[in-house]
Amino acid sequence: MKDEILLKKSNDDFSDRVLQIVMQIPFGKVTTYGHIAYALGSKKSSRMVGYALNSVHNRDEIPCHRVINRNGELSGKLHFATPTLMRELLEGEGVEFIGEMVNLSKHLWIPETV
DNA sequence: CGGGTGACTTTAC
DNA sequence: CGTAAAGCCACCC
Repeated sequence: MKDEILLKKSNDDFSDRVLQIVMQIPFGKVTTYGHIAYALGSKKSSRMVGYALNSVHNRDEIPCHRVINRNGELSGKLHFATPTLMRELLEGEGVEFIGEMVNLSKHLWIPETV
């Protein structure tokens, strides 16, 4: 199971690496596109992170709602089934919101550089 | 091979 | 708080 994830071809594309990091986000935590990109070695490729999530098919395995932009805003909410689903999922995990943004000070999770 | 696009970020005005 | 521009890189046509 998890071994398969770690054993994935070392030649993974950027997208695959993004997905693997998103999968590692702990319950009730969130991270930003920038941090994921940084963990991959290129902070400037933050756009690719969002692009990768859009390309992912197995959403059930990827908690996309835990990936937000630098402001803590749910930039990708419009890509969910409903514009409110993303926030509902996060609140359901105990994530605190400040207006339209997530309280990053409390729930920001930084991925480990693999 | 080139151009358009995008779930981003930063700086600038 | 608003728009604009540049930078970055994968994917699609």
